[in-house]
Amino acid sequence: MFAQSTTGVSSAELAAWDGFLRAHADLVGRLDAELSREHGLTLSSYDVLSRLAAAPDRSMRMSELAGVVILTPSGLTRLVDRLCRDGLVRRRRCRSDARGSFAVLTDRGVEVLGDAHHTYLAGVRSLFLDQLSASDLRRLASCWDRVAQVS
Amino acid sequence: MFAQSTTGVSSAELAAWDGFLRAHADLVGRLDAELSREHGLTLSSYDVLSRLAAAPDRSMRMSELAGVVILTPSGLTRLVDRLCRDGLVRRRRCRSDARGSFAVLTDRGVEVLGDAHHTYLAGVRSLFLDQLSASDLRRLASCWDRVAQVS
DNA sequence: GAAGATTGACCATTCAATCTTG
DNA sequence: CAAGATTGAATGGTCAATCTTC
Repeated sequence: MFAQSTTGVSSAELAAWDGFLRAHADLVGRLDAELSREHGLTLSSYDVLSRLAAAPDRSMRMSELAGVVILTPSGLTRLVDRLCRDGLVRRRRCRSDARGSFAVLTDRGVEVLGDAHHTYLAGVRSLFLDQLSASDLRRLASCWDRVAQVS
Repeated sequence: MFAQSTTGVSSAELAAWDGFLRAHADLVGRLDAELSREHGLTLSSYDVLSRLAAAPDRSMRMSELAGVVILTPSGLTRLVDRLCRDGLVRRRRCRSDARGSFAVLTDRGVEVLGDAHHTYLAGVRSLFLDQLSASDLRRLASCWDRVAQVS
């Protein structure tokens, strides 16, 4: 993205920024295509399911889930609707706070996630991790830390 | 994204990958919001306009444009439709090949892009470039190079 | 009145099919 | 028939408004 025009960015800066955008589109595009072809899941679905799998009782409050996943609350509601329709998740009311709602991973969800997990990991590994050294990875993580906490 | 589950990724790897996804969502979200609030442009629109601005005659073939921008051909057709509707771009037929179509940046397009350019650059700089050292940027660019050319 | 969650209306994007010209 | 471009149908997401409960 974003040809270097008359002002401002050096070509080194451009390579870092532009490459970031392209690499993201490329990697996410490939992973998403593979997940969806082989398991009928999008990357967002995978994200939600894997969060639930790691949570106690395989369940999380919608609001909590919305906080960790890359989606707005309404986007999450819609996605969980679809996952419920497909039998991978179900909803449960919250005892202590009647406004609250839980999403719970079903057995079928565990199963599908288990399959998808391998595809996902293999993809992340071959497309991303395997191309980078341990030192690269440390450096990347440190960059994301700094970028994340701007005001 | 993507809680570490029972298998496969070390926490260092996770920090690099997961941070990548989150940083992207965060940065692109902010830039997009700012561009759209202040200039009525999305990041994709900005991308297309700035490519055209840098091209000879401020014009490019649709197919060529689709090749450099982060959009499918049909996505580009749709976006150029909107940009035409807004008077920032117009279409032109291709002399030598009647199948072809050009997108041309209008004077109004140049003007709007000129304004948006400052917002965009300031955003990329403050959110991303300013947080990173020259050595970080070189390293990032080198990572993107390697990641990009996997089969 | 604020927080949690959802809903209605809408938007940007994609895939597959199509049309036209080479 | 292949390449360039567009279109119809469908998807996945957002924002603003809403409903319910605290």
